Amino acid sequence: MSTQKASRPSGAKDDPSAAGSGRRPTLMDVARRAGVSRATASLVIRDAAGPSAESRERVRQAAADLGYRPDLAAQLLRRRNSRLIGVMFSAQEPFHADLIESVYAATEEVGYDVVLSAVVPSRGERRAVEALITSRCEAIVLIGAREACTTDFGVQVPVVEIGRPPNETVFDAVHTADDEGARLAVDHLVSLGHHDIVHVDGGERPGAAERRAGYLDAMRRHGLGGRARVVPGDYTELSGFEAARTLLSAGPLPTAVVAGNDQCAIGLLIELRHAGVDVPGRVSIVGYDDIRSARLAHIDLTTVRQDAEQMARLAVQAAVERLDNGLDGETREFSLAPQLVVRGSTGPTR
Amino acid sequence: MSTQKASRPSGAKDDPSAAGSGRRPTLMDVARRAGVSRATASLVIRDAAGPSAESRERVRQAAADLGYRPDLAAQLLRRRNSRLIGVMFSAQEPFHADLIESVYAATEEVGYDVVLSAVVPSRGERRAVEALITSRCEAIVLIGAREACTTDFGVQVPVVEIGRPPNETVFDAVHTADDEGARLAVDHLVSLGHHDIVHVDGGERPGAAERRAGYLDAMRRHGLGGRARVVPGDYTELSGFEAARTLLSAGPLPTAVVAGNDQCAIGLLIELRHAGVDVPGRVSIVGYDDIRSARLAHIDLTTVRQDAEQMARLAVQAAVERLDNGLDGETREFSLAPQLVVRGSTGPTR
DNA sequence: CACTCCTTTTAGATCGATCTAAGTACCATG
DNA sequence: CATGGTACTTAGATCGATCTAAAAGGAGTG
Repeated sequence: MSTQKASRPSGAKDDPSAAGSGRRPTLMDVARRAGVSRATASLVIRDAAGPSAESRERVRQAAADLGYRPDLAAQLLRRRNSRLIGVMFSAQEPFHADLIESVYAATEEVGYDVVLSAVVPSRGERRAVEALITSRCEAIVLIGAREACTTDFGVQVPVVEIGRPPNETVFDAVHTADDEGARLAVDHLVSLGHHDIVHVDGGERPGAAERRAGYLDAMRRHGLGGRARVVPGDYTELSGFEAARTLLSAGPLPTAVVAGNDQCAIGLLIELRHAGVDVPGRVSIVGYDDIRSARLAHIDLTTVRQDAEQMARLAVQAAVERLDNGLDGETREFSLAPQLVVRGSTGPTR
Repeated sequence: MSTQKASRPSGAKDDPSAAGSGRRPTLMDVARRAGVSRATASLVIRDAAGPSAESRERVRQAAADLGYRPDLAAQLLRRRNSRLIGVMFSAQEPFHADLIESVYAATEEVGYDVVLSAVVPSRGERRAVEALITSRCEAIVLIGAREACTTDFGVQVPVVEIGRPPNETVFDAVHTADDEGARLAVDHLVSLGHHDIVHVDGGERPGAAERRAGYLDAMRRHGLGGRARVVPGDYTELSGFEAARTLLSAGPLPTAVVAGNDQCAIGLLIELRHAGVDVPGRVSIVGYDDIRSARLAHIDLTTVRQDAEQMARLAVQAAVERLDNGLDGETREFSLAPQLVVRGSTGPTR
């Protein structure tokens, strides 16, 4: 199965920065080399006030010579605050990747670092959060948590949830007004002349219930309550495929579909086109999230945009403020306005 | 833009596990409560030999009562070995997500923990690796590294690369024999009667050069060297779309395409079908990686499978062995055999 | 010269765990 | 009763940083 062959010797061997001992250099080594005390060296490394220009220079030089890198464990241990924010996310979700990107940016701005903890099939939300607590994170951001797993063990740190609707969480929360988003989608389709609008929902996934409610509400308000129809699904491409097959096999096609999220919408789109259905000519499709691939030229999905950057920024801000002002006090909910992005997967009815 | 409303008070307030002080409980607290010394408590928590059954019980109980959680920073600082393996990956790559899932499993088996560090546009490979070093990781696994960024700063820990071909790395490496994989793809297509086989390559991405070489070699061996044709691309869906447009606009379509990876293949597939081209009737498509969505019912992509689980396991093993046996010694390369997975995107020529 | 004030430096305690080496009990054995 | 062994337990050093409080070195002032 696997072949294995030996080759060049290790490149990390003749490293000039290694201080002889092979041991990684500590602040003590730097201080000694610079001819100052550990305390002074520490101040210089942290860019704190105190040391003279001359000391600064010498310590900097010594640190560079030795290839010194502060030991995070030691810093964490000693510092009152770890300046770490833990982030739980699902490895397989593209929208989470977008959020993470923005979380890195947002935490950097406020002077914090990020610790990631992925949820994968073999590693549930609980394990993921425990890992974050053990890592001494000062605050935790949960992206798309499905279980309220954090309520039942003593989390002593502020928690902010991204993506879960307000009434489902006891923590600070940032989310997009998903009901409003679904309404936007329906309004858009109705304005294009559609009446037969189906919703492929997201089952139990975070936000799905709200999107469903928004869809039903909007249909009702347009006098289409009787024609509302919800096809079960989840947030995966696969469920989009399956929904497409359901629609194709059961009676006449609707003229438009509001999908639970973009991945589902993409699955729908691919499968419908594969079956020879013109999109948007025969069926219009609206997604939700505006993930990267929705923007790609020839998926070109009309979708309800969630502003990942803004969500990440607000979540980080909320966490930091709670750190500054204490855990007590009302939980806060930030509800962002969704934004309809009209692209090529929707069009007027014939 | 954002609305904010106050609501229920924080749920983390009346937590019974908080030991009054609000401070997170330490081993000292546990020991005191159990009426033993810190040392004994430590032994119990670590499941080490020594303490009597009675002590064990009392410490366990005390720890549970207090909601004690060991402080990773303190453990890391004191322990000779941190038992951490750092993993660099790209947030947006689905195949990386598959690998991470398996890396978690593999590290757990050997008693290590994982520290993730994502590469995103605002946070290059160098930053990502620096974060891992600062975190005291004993070894580093680089998934799909593009720069040899780790050679130039003094990395004193073993590094294993996943996905980069052997001649491009000075570290231990695990990869799939990509040239062989491309050959498998071509052989498969030729056996179906195809002669006009185009390759959409991956540019500078890890493994792309090998796949290209394997494609060219296989074409030559089948006497099709003169008909070989490489369309530039990268590993994204977008490049698949663009390649499709290139193919559609420039002369007669080939009868088959070997894509640089699955995402590219999926982009091709969608766009060709969108343009009314029957896949696999008119054009057959082979991908590379076998990512999750390739398996989905109606993408149903014929592809060259990389065994993510095996790759992760080998990488982790290689790292651990180097930790046990020292950094010196020949670098090792594990070259996994790729495996052709025939699904519905390829068929015989007409 | 004695005094304060300011800048710069530093010794030593500390964070919360692990690890070493020594201590205590208790029992059996010569 | 001394001796050795076994089973547990623990005090204290230690990891590598930060932080506090005090010391050291001028410089200015009456």
